[in-house]
Amino acid sequence: MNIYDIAEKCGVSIATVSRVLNNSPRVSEKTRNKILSVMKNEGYVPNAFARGLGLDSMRMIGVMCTDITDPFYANAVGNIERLFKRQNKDIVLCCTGNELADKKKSLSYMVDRRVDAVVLIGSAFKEETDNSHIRRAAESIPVIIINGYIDLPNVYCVVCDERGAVRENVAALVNEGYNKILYLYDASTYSGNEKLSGYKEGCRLCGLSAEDILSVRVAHSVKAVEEKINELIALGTEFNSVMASEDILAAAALNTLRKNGKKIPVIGFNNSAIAECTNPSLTSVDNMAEAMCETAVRLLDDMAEQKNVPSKTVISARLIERESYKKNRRGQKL
Amino acid sequence: MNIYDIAEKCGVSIATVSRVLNNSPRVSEKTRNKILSVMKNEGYVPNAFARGLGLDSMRMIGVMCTDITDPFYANAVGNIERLFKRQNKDIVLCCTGNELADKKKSLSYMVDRRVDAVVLIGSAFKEETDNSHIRRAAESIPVIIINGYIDLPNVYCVVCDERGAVRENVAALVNEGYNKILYLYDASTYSGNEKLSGYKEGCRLCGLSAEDILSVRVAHSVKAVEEKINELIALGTEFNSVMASEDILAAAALNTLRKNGKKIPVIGFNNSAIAECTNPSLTSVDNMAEAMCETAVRLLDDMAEQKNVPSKTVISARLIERESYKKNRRGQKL
DNA sequence: TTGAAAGCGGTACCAT
DNA sequence: ATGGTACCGCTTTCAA
Repeated sequence: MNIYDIAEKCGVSIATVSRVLNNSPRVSEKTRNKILSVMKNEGYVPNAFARGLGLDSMRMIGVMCTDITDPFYANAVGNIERLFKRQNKDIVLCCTGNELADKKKSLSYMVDRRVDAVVLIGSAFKEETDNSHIRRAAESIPVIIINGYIDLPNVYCVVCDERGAVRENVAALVNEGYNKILYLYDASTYSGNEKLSGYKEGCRLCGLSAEDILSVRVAHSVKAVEEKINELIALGTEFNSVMASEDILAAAALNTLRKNGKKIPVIGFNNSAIAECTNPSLTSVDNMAEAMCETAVRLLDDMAEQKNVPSKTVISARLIERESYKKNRRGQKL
Repeated sequence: MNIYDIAEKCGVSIATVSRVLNNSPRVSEKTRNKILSVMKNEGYVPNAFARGLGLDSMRMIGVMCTDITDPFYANAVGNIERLFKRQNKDIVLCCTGNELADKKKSLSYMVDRRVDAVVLIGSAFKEETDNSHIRRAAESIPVIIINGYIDLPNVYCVVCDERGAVRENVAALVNEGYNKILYLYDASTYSGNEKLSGYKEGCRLCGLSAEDILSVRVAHSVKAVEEKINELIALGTEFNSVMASEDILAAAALNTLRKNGKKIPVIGFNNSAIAECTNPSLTSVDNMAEAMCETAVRLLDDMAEQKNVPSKTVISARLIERESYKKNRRGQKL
């Protein structure tokens, strides 16, 4: 069943059928109804490949993340999918892992597949040295990066001010007397570095001395954090509050500290489901995934309308307070 | 840059270039090398839409789940993506939510998009009454259901024996004297019903009386569980162990119980990241997502090779023991 | 081993 | 408002 069959059954040419398919106004109401009813009766659906060939688009958006089981990425993918579906666009998902070679290969596959645009989720897509694959992809289609920033033509970035968020939280803690903050992190991505910088900046701005700045890198696992915390306690290292670059690190730290009878403020990052599952529940920084995704989709809309589109959009983070730390509202200052 | 350009630059016909693209053996080594090197120099990549039109396939697999932020689904999607990528197939992801109308629409979009097959993740895709959309989809492409079972032509199901797993765990608990098990669940999907049945079967097989069978439905939220547990305690309802249909319910129950000073066995379901983040960590049933996904992909491979493919494949679950409950190894019997 | 040409199923320009 | 037709870029059959 193709456009020729429909045309024949209706006694019109394929051009007219095509016009109906594309909602052209240049068809009489009568003819249109006739064609539509025949299409319905016959269960006709236009061939997506042929249409893609003619229009050079199948309304598909490539979406890449390093790991869909990471709640932050999953949430972002879900939002993006939902927003694009409104426009009848589907997403092709690619989970790349962290190997540069795999990321490059996946990205070029996306381009070869002729998706309309590609959305990279997470700062893991900004490489230290070699972003040539992204530059190349951006030569054929727009590239959107969520929570990462690379300055290249036709690459548009939407980031959350994570550095600022961490800095503010450091200030809030210190302001309440928690002047020795243990900062746990697990990756040195763009995002990871931003948060770490925020921690250090915050400490410096609050006038803390070098020995009060305690940032510790651990593996991305509950076990690793547990061991590290126990080690710090065994060594007699002092700290009176904890911040982490990820909820799972904060959760693990929280649990280990409680097991050791220590009740001190703990702040996580990403405001994931984990934050609600710890006891006490975990105060966490919301990195505004939804807002970033909405912005990403809007950027593409604006580009389609030939509007001028900013190459970088910054969104502020927000602290979601739960039991593991509540901000003291009185006398707060930066 | 298309196949004609390449043909011209090589002084051959497009047929020969096409043969090279498709690894046909009917090309001389010399010609092949010439063409390959020109392709490489020119950075030629065949047009995916044109190819799709000719071959009636763009090597895309539709994947549907109700909610990608659910860790079980995310994990399954990740596995499926990884396995298909090995075969140079990409996945089109659709998150449908739980509305039947949306599921129907998404499924028909997938078919209209001419994906090679569609994988439905989760028993939420088995409707109580109306599975006509699945039957219709299966008339054009194979439909694989992961963790759900519908008996229809060209629909292939891979399920985990969740009912059996719950039944066995009930038996283990009762065998150790935990003869009043609170069972928490949140959905009446196929999977949800299976687990609930397993609970009831287990209780019956262990000779428990009706008043010792305590299954409680709650909303899918930490808060709902908290309230329910507190309510049960307030009412003086007795139970000496807890099982749940989802880790998040078990985690919430565990936390609430500890806050009330109750240390009793708790078993979750899905073996998700949450299980490692509670304190004590949560013993949970692994529903073998990876094994199910591998089976799903293999089914499609076998179909492509015209092998006979089972319409239902059952895989056994496995208990992952953590701190919230450890099986007593001595004297265990069903 | 290679080439010519007929599809595949649409879109869109140019006439009428 | 409608029709004729070239074209999108590849696959594949049939001849040579």
